[in-house]
Amino acid sequence: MSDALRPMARPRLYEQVIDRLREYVAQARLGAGDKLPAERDLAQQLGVSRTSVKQAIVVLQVQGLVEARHGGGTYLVGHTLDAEPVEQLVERRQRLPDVLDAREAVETKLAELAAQRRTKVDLDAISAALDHMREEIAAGSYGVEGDRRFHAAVTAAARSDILAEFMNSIAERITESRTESLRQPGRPSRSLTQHVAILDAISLGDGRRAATAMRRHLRTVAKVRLLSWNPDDEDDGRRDEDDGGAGGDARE
Amino acid sequence: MSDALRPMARPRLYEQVIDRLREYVAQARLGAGDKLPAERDLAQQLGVSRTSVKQAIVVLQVQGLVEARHGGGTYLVGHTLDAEPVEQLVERRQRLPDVLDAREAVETKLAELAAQRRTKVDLDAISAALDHMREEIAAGSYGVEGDRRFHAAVTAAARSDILAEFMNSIAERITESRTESLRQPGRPSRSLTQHVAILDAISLGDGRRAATAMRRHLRTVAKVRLLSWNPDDEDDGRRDEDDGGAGGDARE
DNA sequence: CCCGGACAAGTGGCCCAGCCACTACACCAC
DNA sequence: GTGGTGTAGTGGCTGGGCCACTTGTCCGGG
Repeated sequence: MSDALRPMARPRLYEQVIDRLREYVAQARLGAGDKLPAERDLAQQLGVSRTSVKQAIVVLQVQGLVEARHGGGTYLVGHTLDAEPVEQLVERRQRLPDVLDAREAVETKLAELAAQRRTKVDLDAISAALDHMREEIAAGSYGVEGDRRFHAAVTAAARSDILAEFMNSIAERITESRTESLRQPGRPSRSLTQHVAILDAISLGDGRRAATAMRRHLRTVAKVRLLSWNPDDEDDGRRDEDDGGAGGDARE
Repeated sequence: MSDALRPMARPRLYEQVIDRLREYVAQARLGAGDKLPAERDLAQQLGVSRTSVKQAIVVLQVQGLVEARHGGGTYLVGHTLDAEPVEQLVERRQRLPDVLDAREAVETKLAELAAQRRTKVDLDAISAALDHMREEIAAGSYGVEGDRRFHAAVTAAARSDILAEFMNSIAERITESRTESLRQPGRPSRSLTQHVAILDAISLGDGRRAATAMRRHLRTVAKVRLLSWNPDDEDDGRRDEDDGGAGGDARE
């Protein structure tokens, strides 16, 4: 095979620095939160300029492997500097309907968690979002912003970084459907009603009911969106049984 | 809400440069392979040092969005500088307990979708994974690989790129818990039994039952893991009601 | 005793000016 | 046409420097 004739690797200095840092972290038995040597020290010990060290650190930073505090040093985030495998497989597009499935999966869980973990502050925030949406609708608007705030507040109340980040990553695509959905006749007020139901369940600490209410809401939203594609479909609150989440008991 | 009191954003200069570059690429209608302005020019026009421009380019480089040829200029790889959402997800770290919540949220949905969309080929794949696990167990092994294959096969049958990518992004952390879980006495055979139940439901096209079975399975797994942390907790198959997924009707 | 301000050291953010290495391209000789 | 040469353009990397922020320490007022 002509494998030997593949393009020559032209390693950048900062890449070599990254490798060395990886090695160092492993050998030095550093763990999460541990402090890395100062940039100036690293530069001197590695025999490279501080700029190159900085470039390496910038890379590790955007990969979330390291955290640099201005004036406070650079710290390990995880127990290793190894990049996530996912990072390597890039370039793949998703079909749009996926968003709906994903949103139903994640947001019902978020509602359930929110019911279990919400604090007074969370409830106030959600309630404020509803007020905002109410005002928007009263003013003749669609209530897009209020809707966004509501879902954001619920997400915040669930206290799951990982799910919140996932929601964040599909936020843009959700926004597209949000506007389209709220443009439907009578939709804003209906969404508002459903929001209220979700808040009630969360307020009561009833995770199961919160999940159910959220699912019903999302199905409504989805249905609207589907309408503009294929006018069949029915099913709304009928088969919404419940979510399998743990019962209503609030956290400890 | 106390949203106003969240940590102040402390934007790094190179991040702002990246944003500007994104903007520029969009406005200038640049496409794949097009050449970016020279670093020196960018620095001057943006009013920042060349160092900062370089840091920005380094970031875009490791993200595979741009290619810098020593002495030959910097070129666009894709038609945009937007990072893939999954990639952004990975650029941050999450707490560990989140994984359990996330997995329950996503995998139950995957099971439901799999029941609705699975083809004969999918069922064969899942079945093969079970066979493999059975053999492993018979050979005295824990069945780790078979377990992995099973969940992978179910994920594949669900045909949701977005959820599959999400699973992929937390795959490593799942792996950690998998081994630990299967080390529990009697656990491999019990997991196998639960897998069979999941396959049955998927095979029947019963999304609801598939979701329920998957949830029960994940609760079992989670319980094991929790045991090594805090020896309280009970609840296994008791309150596992069912998932709110659509009924059993297979797609179309 | 505790709180809060002042101070100094440590450290990251950013910049400047410059040299080197490599690429691209035009030109020239064969 | 082929291949060498020269030159301008451009990225890679350096070293030094200034500024801003964080942290810890010390000290005086309450």
